[in-house]
Amino acid sequence: MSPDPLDDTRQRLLTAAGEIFASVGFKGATTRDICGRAAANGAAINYYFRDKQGLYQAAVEAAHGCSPELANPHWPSSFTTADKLRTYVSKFLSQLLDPERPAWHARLMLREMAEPTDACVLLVEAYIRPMAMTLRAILDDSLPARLTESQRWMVGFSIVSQCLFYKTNRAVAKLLVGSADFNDFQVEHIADHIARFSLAALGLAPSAFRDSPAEAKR
Amino acid sequence: MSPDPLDDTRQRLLTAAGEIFASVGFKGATTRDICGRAAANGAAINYYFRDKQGLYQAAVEAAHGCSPELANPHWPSSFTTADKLRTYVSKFLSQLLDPERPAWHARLMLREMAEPTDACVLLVEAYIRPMAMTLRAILDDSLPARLTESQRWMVGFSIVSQCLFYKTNRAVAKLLVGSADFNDFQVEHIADHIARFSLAALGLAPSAFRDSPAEAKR
DNA sequence: CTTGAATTCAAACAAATGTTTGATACAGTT
DNA sequence: AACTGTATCAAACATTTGTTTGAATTCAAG
Repeated sequence: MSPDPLDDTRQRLLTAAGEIFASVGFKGATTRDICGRAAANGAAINYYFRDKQGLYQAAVEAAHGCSPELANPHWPSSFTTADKLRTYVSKFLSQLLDPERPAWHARLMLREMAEPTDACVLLVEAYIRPMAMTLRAILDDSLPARLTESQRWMVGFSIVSQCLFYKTNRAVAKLLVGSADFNDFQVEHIADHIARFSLAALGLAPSAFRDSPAEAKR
Repeated sequence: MSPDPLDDTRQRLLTAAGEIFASVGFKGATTRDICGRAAANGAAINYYFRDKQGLYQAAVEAAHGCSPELANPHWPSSFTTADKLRTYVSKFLSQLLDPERPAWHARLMLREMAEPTDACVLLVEAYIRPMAMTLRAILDDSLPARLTESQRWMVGFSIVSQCLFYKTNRAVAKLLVGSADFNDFQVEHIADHIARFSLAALGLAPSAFRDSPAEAKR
């Protein structure tokens, strides 16, 4: 069987495929590149995973199970809704942007989310929904009862979308802002802004984007 | 030369390429598909645009100049900041999601934004920055003077990111919400939510996501 | 040692894909 | 009519790419 399960050919293929699929997409990746990086023979893919598509599917499946802290976190009992939201945003953003990380986990997932294949349903159920449910739980603590289910989802989307932006559109953001000012866009600063913006939107904190909290007209 | 400039081979190639690149990406598109849809000979691409890459670049360039209303709009003089922001969000979202439209313009741009090639810089300057500047102008009317340039950009990003989400992650959103409730996610409803959420964040309207506007603690 | 299954390998294969070629038709100009 | 540059075309070309093949190699069990 496999001498060292960590250095198994099959395993090497999975991680190599994950990295390459994540960076150039399914069509962009060639089986030769993947086998090259995995130091495996060209036939290995078909031996272990039927075909390239099977390898992709397996790579996506292997990519999750890597953020237990966002799937079911345990907050200090002293935490307010605002505290929970702040740490949620911070954790989520770190996971997306932290340069040190296998990184391809998140990238592969984002790719699959933007252009779904068959593997998408699986990924949503196994990985995304748990994270979404914790956010929903945080929000439902403070959202008024009159809101519909759809409206609650929209609130959640408003928050995660702000985070996703800095991952998916990082290049555009940098071009717009300019490389100089873009130094201000560190994870902590971004997280801080998103939390502030969202908490004000939810009415859980006064808006930090007005001079006098009193007046509200033009 | 060209008998009918609207039915020019070169022009047919451009729109065919735009549609196909937009839907399957650069690597996913084959020159034969493109020439097939354009009813052009296989050599036409190389004749008019040197190579496939040249065609892509030309297609991206041809994709902009299609939203003058967001680049330099003229508001009724009665419009408040809130009014402007509401219509900006609505217009922007319509342009992204409206199913009837050449559509590939926006799709091709989003693709280029998410995975930038050489054409990205060009696209940002010609197409995105003008739209970004109108948003910045709207916001700067109400943002306090103490905010830095970077912070102002972040506020803008917080707003557009919410819109972009429903384009790029539509599939995931639908899976999460469920096909039934997803009927509520019409353009107008989404625009309405995003405007409400953002205006509250900016302190330009009371939050619609709290019961009593008085208390602010847990 | 032998057997037999699991794994690895070099080589080859067929299909797809971007590009080139050389011929042909067509327009306008001299 | 002869010439010229543009445009279109069918065919072929050279690579790339996913996959298959059949022979080696490994290795544990009998």
